[in-house]
Amino acid sequence: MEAEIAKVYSPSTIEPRWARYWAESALYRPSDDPTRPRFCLTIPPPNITGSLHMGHMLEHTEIDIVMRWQRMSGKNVLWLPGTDHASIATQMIVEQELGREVLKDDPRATPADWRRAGQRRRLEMGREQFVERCWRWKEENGGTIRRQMERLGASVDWTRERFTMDPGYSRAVVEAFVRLYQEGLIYRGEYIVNWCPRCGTAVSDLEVVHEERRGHLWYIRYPFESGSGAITVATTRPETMLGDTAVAVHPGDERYRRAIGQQVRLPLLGRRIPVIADEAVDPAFGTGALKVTPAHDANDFALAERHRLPRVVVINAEARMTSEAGPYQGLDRYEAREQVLAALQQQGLLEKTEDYALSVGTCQRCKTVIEPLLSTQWFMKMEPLAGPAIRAVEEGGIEIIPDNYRKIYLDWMSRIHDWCISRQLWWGHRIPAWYCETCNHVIVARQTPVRCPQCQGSVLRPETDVLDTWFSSGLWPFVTLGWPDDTEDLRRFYPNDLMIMGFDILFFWAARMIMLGLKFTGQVPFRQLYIHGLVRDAERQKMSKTKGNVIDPLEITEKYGTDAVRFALAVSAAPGTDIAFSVDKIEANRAFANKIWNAARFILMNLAKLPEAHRNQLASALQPRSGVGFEPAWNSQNPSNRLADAWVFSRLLSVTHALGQALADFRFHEAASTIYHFFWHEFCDWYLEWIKPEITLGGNGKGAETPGRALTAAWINLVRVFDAALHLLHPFMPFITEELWHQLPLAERGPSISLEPFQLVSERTADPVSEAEFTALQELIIAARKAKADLGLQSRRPSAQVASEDVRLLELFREHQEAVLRLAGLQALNFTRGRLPAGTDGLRHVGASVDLRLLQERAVDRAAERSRLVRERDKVLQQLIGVEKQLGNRSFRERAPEEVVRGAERRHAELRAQIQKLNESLERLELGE
RNA sequence: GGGCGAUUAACUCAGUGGUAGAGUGCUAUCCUCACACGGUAGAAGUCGCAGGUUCGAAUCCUGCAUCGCCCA
Repeated sequence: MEAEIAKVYSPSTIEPRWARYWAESALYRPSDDPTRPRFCLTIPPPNITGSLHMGHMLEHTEIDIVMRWQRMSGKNVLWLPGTDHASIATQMIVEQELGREVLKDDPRATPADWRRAGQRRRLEMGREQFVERCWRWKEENGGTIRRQMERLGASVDWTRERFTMDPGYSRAVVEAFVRLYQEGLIYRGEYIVNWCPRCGTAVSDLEVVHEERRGHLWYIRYPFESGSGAITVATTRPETMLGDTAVAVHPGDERYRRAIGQQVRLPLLGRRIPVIADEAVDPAFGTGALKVTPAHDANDFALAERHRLPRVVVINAEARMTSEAGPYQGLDRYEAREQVLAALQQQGLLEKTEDYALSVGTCQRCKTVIEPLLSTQWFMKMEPLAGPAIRAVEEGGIEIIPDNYRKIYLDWMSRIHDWCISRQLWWGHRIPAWYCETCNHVIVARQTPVRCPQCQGSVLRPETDVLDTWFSSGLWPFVTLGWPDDTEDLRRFYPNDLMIMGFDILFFWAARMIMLGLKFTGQVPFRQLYIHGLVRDAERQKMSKTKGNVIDPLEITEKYGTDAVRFALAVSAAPGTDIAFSVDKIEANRAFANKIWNAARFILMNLAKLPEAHRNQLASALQPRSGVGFEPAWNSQNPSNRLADAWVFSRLLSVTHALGQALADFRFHEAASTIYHFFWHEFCDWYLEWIKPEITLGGNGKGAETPGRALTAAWINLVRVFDAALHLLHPFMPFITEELWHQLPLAERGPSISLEPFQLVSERTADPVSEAEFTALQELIIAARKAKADLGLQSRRPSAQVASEDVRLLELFREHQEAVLRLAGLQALNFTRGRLPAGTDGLRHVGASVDLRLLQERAVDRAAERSRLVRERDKVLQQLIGVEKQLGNRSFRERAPEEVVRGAERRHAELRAQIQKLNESLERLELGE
């Protein structure tokens, strides 16, 4: 029988089995019971091109902890899973795959070659075929995340899984677009946008990653038309000068007062352009004169609008120079830069070159340098939407945790810009717009229109652009529940109760969900938003493939167990802090799982030795009476166990409350350490050891169980506490707790511990008196162990003398003598009322009122004893000085609260008594007694 | 340039006005019949620096230094 329980916990043998069981039996479908309070979270949808990384694992661990805890606390929980379609990323991957097929015979082709060839191939095959190909890719590869989530035990409702391009979801996206357009919140126009020449699409401001790069500031002379002198401008992008249509200076800038209104001749092309004055020019930058390129710079564009300057497009969508660039036509933007500089140099118009650190915008997806490009795109007006979204957070409709992210959110919201939502891609939601070929009227409609409502023309050209993926993701919390239809789910589960995500998508996603949620449902999308940290490596570096410091969650999970990885993450997840993650941490928490396993092993092995009748009795005793919970059974004849039982139940109750409060506040680290400490350092180290004799059949303890007698309370209490602790631990370590719970002898059992109550212990078990008594016994035992270690008697069993003036304490010690002797490793105890005289023979003070002396036959090592005493006296003296200083201060006595003053006085007396004892001991040592 | 934050034991981090804490690591010791992925005990900190408020500051305020993140 004993051989059946392995000595070392092996997670890989049980985890896949439970993972499959949870998913296949659809355990995490919320019930239809409308009376139970609901708790709903929709997953931040991972994108279909992704696979699970440590960031996901942290996110899903935190979400799963909350979900399991809420479910066990009686809520009707829905965790709705799904994925998004990731326009750009998916299109890139499918294109690359196509290109690989095209170039399959070219062994030297690089991924960049594949992408280029793939882009060409896409254009050849046409939109319809390409999109079909994307769907096929999605069917074949889009399930990775789901399988991984199942393996990691995420308690999601797979029956409600959604994808952002499901037919129903797509219909909702069209609906949202049409409504916003009709309200004038979506418009189409020609502006400077962030253009990725590699991806061939516009991207939003957020998708541009600014990088600090070393560059140059070039000073270029623009000669005055009048023929005398020149005005010098400074630029980091000389190639754009070909598109300049003005030079601007600050109106108050004395240096250029006379230049305003004059014409200069644009070098290389010879165009005549004006010098204009505008407040926006920074006189301190460069020379204070600004070249104005309206078609290739957002600031210049706005300036040109004010002055009605022409826009000259010199760079095209492939980042090559246009015919407007004259001799430079066809060159790549960087080739053009070199040639323009060379020509300027040659003509003596390049005044100087300075080194300059500049911020370069790059494409988030492919790292290509973004080209600000004049183009016609669809935009969403953000200011009208931002107002309510700001108020929702300011007024507490949405709580953002930790609080500093609330500030960051509000700061960003208050400076919001319109959002470019159109993408020149094929995979995604096509914008529901048509253009009348006859009268150019723009038609935005839910269904394909037949004729133009303005001119009745029937030749209608559909829009080819698709929507930014984040537009559809922004509708996630309500569309996944059925919006725009008024569904049962939407009524029951919206607004979501909680959203958990990383900081990186606070603006991308959370902010937009809040705006769109308020817009379309009139309600916030979720009531709380918790922002989790970043998983970094042990040196606090970001994990990245190029650095090679990535930890693969599935690999590490196979090796150490999901529970260990989850717990390592949870115990490190302090709000507002990134996690320095390492294999060391996982190993430490694998040890914890092993500790739990072995506690269970101990219990189950001894349980197996009980007569069957006792086991049956136990099984029925383990059904908590509904609404009351576990309390200690009191039929024990052993008063010592009775105290330990009262103590552990009382502690269990405190831990249950502390755990619930920590989880309610998203202090995952605190919740995890609370249960860790209770399980290991209270339940295992003290409780199990304390009651061991009673439950070890055939052990030599006095209260050993013998067949035929009634089942002891110790057994019932032990299994009740263990059972309750497993429940508390379950949200953090779902696998091992599920496994062990199924091995407990229960008369009736539901399908899973995850559907059982979180709190099993009764509220009536709080017992501060027993806690205080048990603590006094612990202190005595620890003092005895320490004395033994100090005197090198660890492997012996000396006798000891205990003295106190407190008769009740002595009585307590006497009553629990057996446990004290056993746990402290002592032979015998004798009790003395009063104090023990100082001596050289191993006197110890336990707290303020108890003296302890080991009775030993061996002589003490005088030198060691002396240095120990001196060290201890110095330490106590330091503390005494501090307290004396405090008490000597009259203001302290006058102004500090009374209980603080009393505390200090009490402490002062204790410290003085200790010093005195220590001094006496030292004196005796000196005298050689 | 604007904003948000951090600095506490060797490491990772708790601790928000009243005696400096945890986990890991380290040291010693013990393979005692649940567990060496273990037990027992121990050492280890001018709480970044300088001022201020206060009877009292790791905690509140100001400045400085260093580091990080976000936005432009």
